[in-house]
Amino acid sequence: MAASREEKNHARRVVRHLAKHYADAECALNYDSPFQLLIATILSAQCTDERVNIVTADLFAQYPTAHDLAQATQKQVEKIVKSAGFYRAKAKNIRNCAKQLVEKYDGEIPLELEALTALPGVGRKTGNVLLGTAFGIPSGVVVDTHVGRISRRLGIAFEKDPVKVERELMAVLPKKEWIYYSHRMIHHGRAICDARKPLCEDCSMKRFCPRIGVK
DNA sequence: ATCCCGAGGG
DNA sequence: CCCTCTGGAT
Repeated sequence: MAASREEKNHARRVVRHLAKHYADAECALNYDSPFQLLIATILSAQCTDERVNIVTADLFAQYPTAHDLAQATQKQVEKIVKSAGFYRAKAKNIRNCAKQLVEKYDGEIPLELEALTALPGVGRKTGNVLLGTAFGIPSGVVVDTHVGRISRRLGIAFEKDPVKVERELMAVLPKKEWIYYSHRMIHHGRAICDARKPLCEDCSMKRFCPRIGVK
């Protein structure tokens, strides 16, 4: 479905305000390589970035590369990532991820979204984060809970399913804004547009936010 | 009780 | 479409 001129104008107005108020917003995850960003992003599911950074400080000190992590046992990894939640599944996924990277790509990160999402624990959100943030390739729009929630509150997206929200955003946002949009939305979500108690009075976009009564 | 930069399976 | 995985913070 094609986005109307009005929808695009509304979206661009939001983009301009985000650019002004969150000019230097960037990824809050700590990492020293694309591989580490991949692992940190997998660990970030249903977990704060702050908590992920605590976990990865230990994890990357012991297993800095795919080759290192591929050698670790399930128990060793579980112990380190436990506080990030979903720890059995996450430990299994990042270990298998490291193994597959070593086997298929000699420890390097493939640059195609399909190759990334074929890795265990890597979905569209993680794949888009990696290509966009580590390599500057806008393969799609990163849609996490913040991006979805705020895009809906602002009337830029309407669907609930993150994949559908991504399609809505791709239709209405200029491609070169895709990467920045998500980082800025995430910062806005933490600073102002909180899930539970949004600080609407302090929000720079309240004039054109149709939120009142919108989930 | 609800949410945090989700993904995979049924 | 739904459910489950899991701990920590508020």
